[in-house]
Amino acid sequence: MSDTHELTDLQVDVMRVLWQSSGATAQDVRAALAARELAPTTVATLLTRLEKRGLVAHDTEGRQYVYRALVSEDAIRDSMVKGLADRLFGGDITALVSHFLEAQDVAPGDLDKVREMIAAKESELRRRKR
Amino acid sequence: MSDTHELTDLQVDVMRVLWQSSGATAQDVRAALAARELAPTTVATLLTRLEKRGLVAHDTEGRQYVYRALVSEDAIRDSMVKGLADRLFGGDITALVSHFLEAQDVAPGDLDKVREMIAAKESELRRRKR
DNA sequence: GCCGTTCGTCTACAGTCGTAGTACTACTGG
DNA sequence: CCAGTAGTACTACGACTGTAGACGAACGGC
Repeated sequence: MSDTHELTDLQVDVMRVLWQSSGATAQDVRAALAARELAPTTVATLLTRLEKRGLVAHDTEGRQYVYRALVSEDAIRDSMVKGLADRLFGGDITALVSHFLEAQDVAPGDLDKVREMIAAKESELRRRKR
Repeated sequence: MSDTHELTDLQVDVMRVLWQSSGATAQDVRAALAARELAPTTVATLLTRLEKRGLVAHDTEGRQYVYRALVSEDAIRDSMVKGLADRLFGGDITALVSHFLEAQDVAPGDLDKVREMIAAKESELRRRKR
């Protein structure tokens, strides 16, 4: 299970459009990524390639293709985060978290947020266990 | 500051050898990565390319090149983690942490560890502030 | 019914990566 | 002094990526 999906920056951006709209044409995607000023054919190529990799699929609607994501954002996040943890931290996720905390630019508010998340998660686990 | 370094799996492995030995020849690297069974020339190519990118440098010792890392492990971790956070979580690091906590396979011990790290970090910050 | 517009497919090209063979060079033992 | 060995540089090649042009098909207005 969980074959690894490593996506590039641009590929993630394309997927994000699909995740957020459940059904988008090449034009839609292009419009959403207008900041990049990609040629229409470029976007089409990207989508075709993603389809070949099994990450998206399309339905034909008239003569247009309406693409949708086949892999959830969460699944992608999971495999990419895990991939990074493996590569950089020997798979130790807590080491990754620790790295954040050591970074220069943690805002104190961030720490609070994280602490709250942990508390929530813990009580949730406890609840589920009994 | 902090130009972005994105390294592949193999490239990180090579760098790791240099980080852990401060001064290694192509053979040393090859030996350390014996699991991959790379040809000697392959390792040389990898090092040459990393050198062209400014990530490593070499000193000539006799007729051998002794490579050393020019970029610290921490710097690489930083830019790669940040890169991933940008790509997947819009740069929101707490969102990344939150993702861990939602993942299926957080061990309760992990939560404890993280909570401790946060506590330590917070008291450190408080200490530094006053 | 013809023509331009709109879409997708095919092809292409430069850049990077993993991988490695070939060629050149310089030490080292006999 | 010569040959084998060890080490680097150059070249190559298939795969994937970002980028996009050229081509062909189909639809819609006139």
